Amino acid sequence: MTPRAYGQFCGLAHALDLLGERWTLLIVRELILGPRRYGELLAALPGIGTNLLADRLKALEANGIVQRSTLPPPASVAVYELTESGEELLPLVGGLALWGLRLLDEQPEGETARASWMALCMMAAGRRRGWRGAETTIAVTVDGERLWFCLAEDGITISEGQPRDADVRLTCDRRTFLALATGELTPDDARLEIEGSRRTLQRALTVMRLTIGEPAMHLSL
Amino acid sequence: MTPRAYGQFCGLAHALDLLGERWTLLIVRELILGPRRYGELLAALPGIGTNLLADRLKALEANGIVQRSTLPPPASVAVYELTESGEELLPLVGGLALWGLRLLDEQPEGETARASWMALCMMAAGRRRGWRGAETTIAVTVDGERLWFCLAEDGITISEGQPRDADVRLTCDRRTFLALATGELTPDDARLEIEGSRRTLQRALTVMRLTIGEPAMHLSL
DNA sequence: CGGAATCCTCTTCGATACTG
DNA sequence: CAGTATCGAAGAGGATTCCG
Repeated sequence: MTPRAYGQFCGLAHALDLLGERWTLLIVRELILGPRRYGELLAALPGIGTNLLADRLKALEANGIVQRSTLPPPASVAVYELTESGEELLPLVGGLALWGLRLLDEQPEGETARASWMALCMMAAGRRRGWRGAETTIAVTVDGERLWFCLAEDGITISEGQPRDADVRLTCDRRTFLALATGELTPDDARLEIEGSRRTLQRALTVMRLTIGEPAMHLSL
Repeated sequence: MTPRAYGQFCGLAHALDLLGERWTLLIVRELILGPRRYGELLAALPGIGTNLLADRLKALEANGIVQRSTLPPPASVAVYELTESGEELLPLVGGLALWGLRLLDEQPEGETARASWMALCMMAAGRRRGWRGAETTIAVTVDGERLWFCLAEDGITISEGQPRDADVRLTCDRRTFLALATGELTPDDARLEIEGSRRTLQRALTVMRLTIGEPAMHLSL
């Protein structure tokens, strides 16, 4: 099943046997946001090629990191989702994303960008710093992409779609969202579409603030 | 430089552009233990092939993750070592190693094994749990491989070679070391070559205990 | 001898076309 | 919509050779 394994009795080598091939961790990244259909994954991963996606999903399923399931009727469509082992990758994927973010140049220049990729980094940054206070839900719509954060003392989560009840709702374009995430822009000095408390949004953004292309903030385990 | 980049403005995708190719993170794993010569890396990574190692090292150097330096005279040999960015990968490499370890079968069956790979996992496990108390140095010699742990309140480190002054010295073979690491064996019930306090060794092994091939201990960020 | 560059074969990737 | 089949191009792995 793994024709090109490292053949080392080592946790890292084994992790890389399971996750180290091209695209695999990006598939996991997409599934962190929730169950996904085959076609959605294909669209979210420009350049992957359908055979590769099929191969990777098969391998991930065989290794117990991803499972296929069928959404309850009336949807009744097949989706892929993370298993428990797969969910445990969240802090590692988040940590890698933060590490890579600081080494990233500011300029996309031809690169595709998605709010959910930024949001994943924001979640990871927020988990590092920790949220103190009442559970807070923040819904954002960025260039039509809808997702929401839930900040609580026992962790920050992120999902696609719309929450039942949001404390704050933010609508903007991707540039503005990035500027808010990096702290370049604050909810106050911009005329943004915000429903709810700008203060609450500000607090959340501070906890989840990203640093892009900057030397080094100290990483602790 | 990276002809096969993901082209996504995403921290994770960028991290994988820098680290995601085959062998790259295993090279980082080796360098976590200290600076290494080209030939040592070649020997520590069975199967890599000399051109691949040269390519990877060049890419890692170009990306500021690894740097070449020359050991002070009289050694005066060229070695590769991690930069600050490279050092920051330690918790991530450790986390991946622990994740992979639990999905690893007990059986090596033809796989090569090294005490230092186990030791890296032990360090990561120990950092999760944390060490309370006085700084403690433990030297181990496993099938001739010498390395040592330094357990302190602000983190656990591991190096190859011999410490100036060890609180405990342990000498055994790899099987015994693995059994001690997993808690299958304790310093008391084995007749081992131990210099120093068995109690201290026991405390350290408890903090750094590994679980191999077991369902799931809760991972926190 | 340590530190690579070269050559050659095999596998994997990525894109397109095709099928249940 | 959810994959499988096919094929040229790029990457991996091994041996050998070159350089200092």
